[in-house]
This record gives sequence, C-alpha cells and structure tokens, in this order.
Amino acid sequence: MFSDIDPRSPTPLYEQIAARIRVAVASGELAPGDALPSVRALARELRVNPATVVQAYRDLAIDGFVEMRHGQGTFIQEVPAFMRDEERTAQAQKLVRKLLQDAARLGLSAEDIERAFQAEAGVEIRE
Amino acid sequence: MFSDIDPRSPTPLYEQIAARIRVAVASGELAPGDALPSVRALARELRVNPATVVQAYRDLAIDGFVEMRHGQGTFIQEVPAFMRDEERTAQAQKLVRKLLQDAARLGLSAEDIERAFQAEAGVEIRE
DNA sequence: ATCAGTGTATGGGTTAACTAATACACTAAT
DNA sequence: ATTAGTGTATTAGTTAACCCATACACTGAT
Repeated sequence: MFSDIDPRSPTPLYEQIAARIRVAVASGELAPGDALPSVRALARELRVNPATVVQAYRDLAIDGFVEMRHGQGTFIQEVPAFMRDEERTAQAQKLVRKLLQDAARLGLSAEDIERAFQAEAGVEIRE
Repeated sequence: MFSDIDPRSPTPLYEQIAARIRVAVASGELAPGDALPSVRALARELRVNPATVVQAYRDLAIDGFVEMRHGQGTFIQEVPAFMRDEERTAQAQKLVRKLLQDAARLGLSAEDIERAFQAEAGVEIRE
C-alpha cells in the first residue's frame, strides 16, 4: 500500500503518505470505518519518524477524510461527513475564483484557462 | 503594469514579477526591443530589493525572453509566434494543474470544478 | 492497577528558499 | 576623466518547511 513512498522525492514524505491515502479512499480501496495503520506501525514500516506520519494523518483529518481517536487509532470517515453537495460546490467555487484571479493578474484570458483545463482533464485516467 | 505584485502572496516576488512579464511578452503587450524598467527603478517602484528584480530578470533571460546588457539595461527579445502561444499555454496549464491538485486534495472531482468554472466564467467546457 | 497499544504536544536540528545589503564593473554622455 | 546611469557578484540575514526526538495522555484488556 505504501510501497511508492520515496524519501528522495522533492515532494515531502507526509504529503506522499497523505496523497496515497486520499486516493485509496477515493477509489474505495479504503472503506469508511476502516482503520489505518497506527502512527508507530506505519512509521516503522516506512523507516520514518512517527511525527511525520502524524502530520500526514492530521492533514487528512483536517480535510475530513479520517478521524483520529486518541488511544484507539485512526479511521476512515463516513463520506457524508465531508462530501455534502453544497460544501463541495462552495469549495470548488472558491478554488475556481482564485484561479481566475491569478489568471487575470497575469493577463491570461478565460479562454486560455479553458483550453488548459481541457488539456489537463483529457489526461485523466478512467477505470 | 506591476500593480498586482503582492509581497504577502505565497508565490515569491521574483516569480510574480517574471510571470507578469512573460505574459506581457507572450501577448505582445511588450514588443521586441522594448526596454524594461531598470533593476533599481523597478525595485524602487515595488519597494523591493534590487536583487529580487535581478532574479526575476535573470530567469527571463535564461528562458530567452529578455536580454540583459551590462551597463545598458534589459530588453525584450524577439520571441517566435509559436513560442508565444506555448508560453501562454504553459502559464495557463501551470495554474490549472495547481487547481486540480488542490481539488483532489479535497476530494473534489474534475466535474465539480467544471461546474464551478461554468458558473464563474460562463464558459462551457467540452470534452 | 497495570500494561501495551493508541494519538498528542513541544521543542530542536537541518536545509533550502527568499530577500536584502553592499561592493564591484560596464556603458555612454559630458 | 568624470558622472550617472546600467547590470553583476558575493555574502548574509530571515523565514519557513521538513523531519526527528522525546515526553505526555488517553483507551481497553488484563
């Protein structure tokens, strides 16, 4: 599950770990209620400091993907807890607003962005 | 021209400066042969250290957008038309990639983003 | 109560990015 | 030669990110 974690990568370890778990949740590989490896167990497996795993888990907890229960473990959250439609819409809008703002600052048109979006979205992998 | 440079932005000052000029060149807002503000002049205008402007100008010089002439100034280079398009595309793609990355981080799909984009820009995305 | 498991909190070391400060060197006009 | 403009080079301070080390606190089974 965590075989591709690479300490030499420019992207931080904790981010790699979190990203891997996000994907696992999104793809259903991890179901709500499932327990993640304990902080120490995963740290040992990856030959990494426990605090690094904590940082990954905490990020996931902040975003609502998992819940950390003191003394018990870390568990995948129920989807409805963070996936309510209105919230998704609001968050998406926030991101897009920021994008358009940045684009405007650079003098890029909405059309430029649209093309880029098509190109990127086209690269997406279907399963 | 440099009114949107923001010291509090997470993206570095020199990068903001360079990005703004890249697009200005790509869009023809700045023509080949045009002189950029001198390192000191721009630094003063932006209330920034000259070395910061230098870093921006140097990046542009490395990529062939400008030429720095010792004792004379910094000037816009001739950039082939196709390169200009590529540059605009590259900048747009950079922004969109970041957007999609943030979206994935929150568990948002490309579809969520597409909807938000349509709502904001009134532009249709086709696949 | 104890123990072995879990997450939590705090502080420190290392490194890299960013920005600044200062002195240097070239150019062109006088 | 001087001067006022230009870019260049080197060094250093500041900040933030990243990862680690260590001690703390909770939970559930014994």
